[in-house]
Amino acid sequence: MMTNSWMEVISPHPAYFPNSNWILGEQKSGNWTQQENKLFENALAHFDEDMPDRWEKVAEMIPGKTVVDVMSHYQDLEEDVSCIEAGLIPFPGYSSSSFTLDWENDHGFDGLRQACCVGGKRLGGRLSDHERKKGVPWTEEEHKRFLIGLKKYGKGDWRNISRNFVVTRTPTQVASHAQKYFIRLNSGTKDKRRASIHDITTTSLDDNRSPSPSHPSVVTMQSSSASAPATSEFSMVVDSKQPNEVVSVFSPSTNGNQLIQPTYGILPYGMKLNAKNSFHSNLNGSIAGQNGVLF
DNA sequence: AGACGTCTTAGAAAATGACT
DNA sequence: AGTCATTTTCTAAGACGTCT
Repeated sequence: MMTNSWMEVISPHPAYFPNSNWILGEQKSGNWTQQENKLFENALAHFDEDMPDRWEKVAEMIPGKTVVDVMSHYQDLEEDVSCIEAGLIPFPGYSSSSFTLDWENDHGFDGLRQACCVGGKRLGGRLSDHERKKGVPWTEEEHKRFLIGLKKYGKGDWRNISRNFVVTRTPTQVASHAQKYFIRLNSGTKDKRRASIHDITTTSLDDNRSPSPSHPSVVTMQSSSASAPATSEFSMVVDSKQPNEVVSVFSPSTNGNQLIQPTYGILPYGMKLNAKNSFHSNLNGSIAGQNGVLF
């Protein structure tokens, strides 16, 4: 059962899952060769944004790259494209074809043209009205991750919420979303309101977690590693609709539920979860399962 | 038409770095 | 360590597009 001790936070412990590629932390992708970029392009063209486990599949197509790497690389490219569009930097050598522009049109860049930043400051003037891109609606999943991040970091720390929870949104986007969320939350009249994603609150998020394996759900895994605390036990918040995606990992064995991995991620290839599984990790990257776990 | 959601922007506050 | 300048981040307000 999830408690409200989310504020007790310790640093992520990548050592717990040294070979896992689903832990999203601060690590940045390494240098990308031209060949890797080409593979990346091909993978993105092959697996569109609606494809379940898209990033996992993309990572599989690029030897040596993890899910974290490709997601991070994608984010970097979003920023590059924004700057290129604004005419602030020369067209990079990354793409010598029409790929970048086609990619933008075909892969959901609409609305992602945020204020182009150099050193965090917007450099370009405002777009003319007809250039304004329509907004990209927040998905329920993004909103729930936003709420989890909000619980952990509190109101105002949009940077960390963006960085660690809603990796698909910039801090500015998170802040804007939060602004309207709190307005909605504080507006008293609940009658005659249209249904809104903002009706999903931190409270309803908690309610959804139990007792039934709802969305997301919590499973427990225990560490049998000698290098870890003897009673290491983790609770993993998983998306029951996409059971191989992990929202967060907690350690409830000390000081209540400590959030040890405050990020969203995807389980290693071949490993699947459901809300009733429990796990033992040998901390060597493999996770032995119980209750018919596949890996 | 009005509600809603996303994006944009200006200004304020906080953080960081350079210099003495 | 203190001061100042610069950079980064956040807040608030509102423009704009979409939906009911």
